[in-house]
Amino acid sequence: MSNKFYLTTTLPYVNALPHIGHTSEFIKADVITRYKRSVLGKENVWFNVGTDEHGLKNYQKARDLGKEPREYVDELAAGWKEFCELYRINYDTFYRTSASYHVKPAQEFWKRSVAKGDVYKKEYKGWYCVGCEEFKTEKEIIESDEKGENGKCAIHKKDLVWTEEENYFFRLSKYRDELLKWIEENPDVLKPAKAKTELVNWLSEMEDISISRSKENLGWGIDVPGDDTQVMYVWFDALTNYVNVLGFGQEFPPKEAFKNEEDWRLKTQNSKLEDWWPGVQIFGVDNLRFQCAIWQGILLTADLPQTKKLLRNGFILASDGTKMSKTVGNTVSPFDQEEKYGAEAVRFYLVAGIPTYSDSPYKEDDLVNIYNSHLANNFGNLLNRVIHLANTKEVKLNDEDLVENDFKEKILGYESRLKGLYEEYDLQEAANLVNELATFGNEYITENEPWAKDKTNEEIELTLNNLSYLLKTVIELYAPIIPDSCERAAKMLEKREKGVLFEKKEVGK
RNA sequence: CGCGGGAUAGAGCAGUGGUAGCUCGUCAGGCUCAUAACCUGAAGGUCGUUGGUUCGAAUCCAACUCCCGCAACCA
Repeated sequence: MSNKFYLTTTLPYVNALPHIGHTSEFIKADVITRYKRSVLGKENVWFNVGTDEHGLKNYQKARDLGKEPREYVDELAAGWKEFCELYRINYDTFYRTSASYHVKPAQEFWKRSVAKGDVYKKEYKGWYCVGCEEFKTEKEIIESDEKGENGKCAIHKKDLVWTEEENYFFRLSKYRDELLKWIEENPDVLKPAKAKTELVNWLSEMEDISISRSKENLGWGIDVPGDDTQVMYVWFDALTNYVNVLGFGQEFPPKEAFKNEEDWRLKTQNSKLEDWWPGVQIFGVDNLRFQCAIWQGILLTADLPQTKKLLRNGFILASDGTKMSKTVGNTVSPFDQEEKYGAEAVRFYLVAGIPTYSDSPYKEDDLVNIYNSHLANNFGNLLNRVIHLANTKEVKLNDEDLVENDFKEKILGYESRLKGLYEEYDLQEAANLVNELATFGNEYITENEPWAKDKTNEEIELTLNNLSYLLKTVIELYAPIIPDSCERAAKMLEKREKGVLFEKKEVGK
């Protein structure tokens, strides 16, 4: 059995800069893969992110800005990479669907689907909305004249375009029963479990989907094999990235998607697609249909196994509990938050302060409170107490042989529970349990009073050694969430250097 | 009767039949090694409403009320 672990985020559509929802998804993905690396080793973990760059919306946005699509998506992709740097998103591959390496494998999916008899041609005539990238039925059109013409899309309130074209369709309905059976037999695949009803509804109603567009209307996409008048519909090409990056439909995984050649070698030598896939996917609430229904059908047409685990991230809501919206103006900018509080505080809040799989409001007050109480007051302060006392009393620290058995067992108990939570991707619970462990450290030091005058040096040394052992565990298990601080904490403990690990934060500063 | 999620302490959430919990916040006491931190304790909830099943309901059933999402930017 493969001990390799693959996780991918959903490729965001690059028509804007990242918002706080992307931030949450990317951070959770990063936390999971950092944890996995600590257990399985760097070479056995593959973390994919990237950008979805085709489609009419990008094409038109570029044109509006007077740019070539290529130029436009290059700029945006660069912005997303900077965003990853800013938030310490330690991805292995950054996959771009407009890159040349994407063409061949995406077309390979198409060919396989054709070979299976899952692709057919159908004529389409109707009013097309660019915003939805969909043809609209009468019901979905508003403000049309007496002839039923020149209406607008009920959703986008934009003029519709009369379009007559022949498109290719994917026989998704063929896989309805198979997918329903799959989700019934593997209820653990989808997290949280409460999302299952919604998915079953989607699957039950699943119909064939259009998977191509006329090149006349849209030149920005991947050519349909054997028909140079059509390009693939953006969703069909984009979804395939999850396995294309691993080497599907080509000789090797694309080197260009890696940070450097060395990483490429490390991840790709001595391993095949089958070692990595099926993997884990994380996605937002609104992507359930695409990731859990359409993509799963595409996998079936290509004879690939279903995704191993589907993690449906909760939505980050505005502080009043409503959905964030640029129009309403209640969005939270990750760039702004980073500037105010720093990447690690935001990371910590999004993981420890917000339920991992439910919708929850984003409140700066809560961010500041949880950062101050869990990190500064509890963990950081304990670290400082221990180092300070050890230095003052001139006793040993970090000597594992001196740790009491009972104490060690207690810590190992925490550690094993914590690993269980990480393995189940229960990130908020994991973060809170590390906090509990740090709290236990503070209780323990209070009880044993290594500062009291009547304590012998042996007693003090024992207490502080137990605590340095506890701190080592705290550092290790917080590391996936707040990597930089933990690296610093480990050094401080090792070198017995006092210092303020976490500066207190204030709202708005 | 479109579909789905939700309503539990000031806030954010756990809790799917057996004495209401967690984190943050608030208040009081203790300690003083430490980042005015830490430790202990307390206050605060008729678990949306009404009815039902049950020895027993936050939990199961029915009806109702309210909020949110399924529509744009968008995970």
